[in-house]
Amino acid sequence: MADAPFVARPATPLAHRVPDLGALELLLAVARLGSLGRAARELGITQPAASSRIRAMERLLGVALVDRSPRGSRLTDAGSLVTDWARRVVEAAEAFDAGAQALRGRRDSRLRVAASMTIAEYLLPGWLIALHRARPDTAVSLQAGNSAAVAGRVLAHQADLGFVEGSEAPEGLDSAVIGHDRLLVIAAPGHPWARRRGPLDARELAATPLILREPGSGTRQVLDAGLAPYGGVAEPLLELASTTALKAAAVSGAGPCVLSELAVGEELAARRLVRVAVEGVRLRRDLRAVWPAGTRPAGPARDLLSLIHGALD
Amino acid sequence: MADAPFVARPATPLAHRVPDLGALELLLAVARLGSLGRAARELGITQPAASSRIRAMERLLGVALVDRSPRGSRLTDAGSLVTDWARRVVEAAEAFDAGAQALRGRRDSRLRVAASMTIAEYLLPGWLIALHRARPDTAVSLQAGNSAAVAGRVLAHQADLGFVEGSEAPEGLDSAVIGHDRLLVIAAPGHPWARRRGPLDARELAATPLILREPGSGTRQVLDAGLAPYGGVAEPLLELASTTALKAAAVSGAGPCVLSELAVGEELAARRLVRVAVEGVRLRRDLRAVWPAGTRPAGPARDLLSLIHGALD
DNA sequence: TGGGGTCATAACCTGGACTTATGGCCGATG
DNA sequence: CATCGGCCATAAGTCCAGGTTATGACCCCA
Repeated sequence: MADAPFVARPATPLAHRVPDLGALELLLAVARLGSLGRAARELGITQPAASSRIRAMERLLGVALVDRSPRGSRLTDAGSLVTDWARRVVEAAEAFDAGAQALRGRRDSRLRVAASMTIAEYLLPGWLIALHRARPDTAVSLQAGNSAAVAGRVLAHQADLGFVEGSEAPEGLDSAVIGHDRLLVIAAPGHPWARRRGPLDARELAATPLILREPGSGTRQVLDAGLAPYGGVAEPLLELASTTALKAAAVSGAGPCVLSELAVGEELAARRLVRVAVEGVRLRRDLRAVWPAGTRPAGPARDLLSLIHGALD
Repeated sequence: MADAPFVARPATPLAHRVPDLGALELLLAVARLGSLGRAARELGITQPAASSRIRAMERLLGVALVDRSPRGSRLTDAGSLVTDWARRVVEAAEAFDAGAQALRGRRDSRLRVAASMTIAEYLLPGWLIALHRARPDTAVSLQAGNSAAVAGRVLAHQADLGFVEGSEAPEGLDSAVIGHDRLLVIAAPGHPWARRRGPLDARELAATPLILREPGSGTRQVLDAGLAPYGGVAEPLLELASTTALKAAAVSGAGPCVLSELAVGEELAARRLVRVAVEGVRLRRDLRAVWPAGTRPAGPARDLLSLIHGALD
C-alpha cells in the first residue's frame, strides 16, 4: 500500500480483457448474417475457426453471446448489447485504417490530400471511409501540417486538394467552405457553469481564467480575436500542449476550457463534459477545401469533395 | 467481374490491416511516457517485446511512428496522428470492457444496475469507466431490458439502481432526472432538409414519410405523442428493427429519420449525418435514475449517481 | 572511465488461431 | 420415410506472432 502507484491501473492490460479486432469483426458478421458458417466464409476463414473464436470470446466475457440452433445462430440479449459496443470499436478501427492507409503515402496514389491537423485527426478518416466505399480503387495519400504548410503543398502541386481551417482562402488558392468549426466553452458536469440557466456573457468569459492551449495554436488565436473587444482572454488557469490533456483536465474538474467542437463530440454525447452557451462572441471558423486558383477539382478530388459537401455547386 | 459481390469488401479483413489492441495500447503508453522501456514496464512486458511490437506496427503501417534516440523516444508527426486515431480505438475498447465486465454479472457484485437498452448501450459504459477510476474495487453487474423490466427488477430488489427513459418515474419508485434524451430529425448531408435555412415546421414533419423504428419502440412512442396534435406521423417510408439499420439507411440517402441524440453523436460530429432543426414539437424525454420508493441510494449506488449527476442534491 | 539510461539483435519457447476431417442434429423434399 | 443439405461441434495437427532471456551498441553524466 505504501508504494501503490498514483493511479490504480488494472493488473492485466486491456488487450487481455477485450477480444481482438478479428473476433469483434466476426461477431458483427454473425449478427448480420445469422450464421457462424456464413460469417466465417465472409471473413475468409473456415467454420470451425469461427465457432472456436466465438466460443473463446464467450469464455472471455463469461456470457453467452449467440444462440446456436441447427438452422442458424441469433444473438442473445447480452449478445446484441455486446455487438453494439463491438461495433463502436470496429468503427474506430476502420477510421484508424482509413487514416493509416492514406498516411502510408505511396507515390502513385491517385489523390494526394494535405490537411490541417484538426481536420486530419477528426474528419478525414470518416471521409476516406466514405470515399473508399464509393470508389474502392481510389488510393489516397495524406500529408498533415499547419495551414501554411497545406497551402504550400497545394500551390507546389504536391497535393491535389487541401483542407484548412480559416476565415479566408490562402493567397493563390480557390476554396469552398465545407463546414464550420465552432469553439465551444466546455465544463465538467459538476461545474457551476454547467447548471446556468441563460447563456454566458462574453465579458464574463473574458474575465474568467480558463484552461487553454498555448499561445500560437489555432484555437487560441480564434479565442484571442473573438474576445479582443472585451479586453482579451484572462490569464489562463492552465496552458496545456495537447487537446487530449485539455479534455482530461476539464473532465477532472480543473476548470472550464475552450476547444473545437470536433474534438469533444464524443465527450458531449457521453455527458462526460457539457457545453456552456455563450453569447456576444463569435468563436467560429470556416473549414475550407482549397485547390490551385483557376483550376477546378476533377477526378478523385471532385469525388471526395462531393461526398463531403453533399454536392459541390 | 461477372460474379463480383454486390458490395466490394476488402480482400483482407480489418484485423490484418490494423494493429491489435495491445499494440495500440503500447503506442499510447510510449507517447505518454516518452520511452519504449518505460512503456513496456507499464504494460508488464519486456523492453525487447515492446521494441519489436512497435517495429512491427511501423512495418504494417509503412510509416515511422517514433523517433528513437539514446535518451528516449518521441512520436514523429505521423506518429502523433496515428496515436490520436489509436486513442479513439482504445477508448471504444475501454467502453466495451466496462460494459462487458458489468454484463458478466457475478452474483457477489456490490452494485447491481438495471438499465434500458439505450442507456446501457450508449451511456453506461462511460459511467462505469468513470466509476472504476474513482472506486477501482467496486464490482458492477448489469441487466438490460425495457422500462417495465427495469422497474420490476428494482422493485424486487434484484437491482440496486435502475436507469430508464420516461417522463415520470414508474409506480413505487423514487427517481432523479439525470439528463435528457432528445429525438433528433436527421438527414444525410445531401438531403434538401440539410440545407434549409429556418427550422422545419412540426406540420411539415408530420406530413413527411420518414424512416422509423417499428411501432411500440420507445422512440416511436415519443414521436407519435409529439406529433399527435398535427395528425400523427405520416405513413413511414421504411420501418426498421434496429438503430443501426436506421442510421445506415439515412446515411445512404434513403430519407430523413428520427432517432435519439445518444445514438447519433458520432455521426453528427463526423458530419456523416446532419441534424434538422424542428420547431413546435417536443421530442424530449427525461433520463431517470430510479430506486425503491422511500429508500435513498447509498454506498456504490450513491457513488455512481454523484458521478453522473455532478452532485446529487 | 565506469554506471545508468536508451534501443537493437539473436535464439529460443509457447499458446492461440488456423487448417482438414469427421460426426450429430434438424428441417425440407422427393 | 429416407435422403439431402444446411447448421454446428469436436478432434488432431501445423504454424507463426508475440513473448522470453541474453547480449551488445550507443549516449550522457558524474
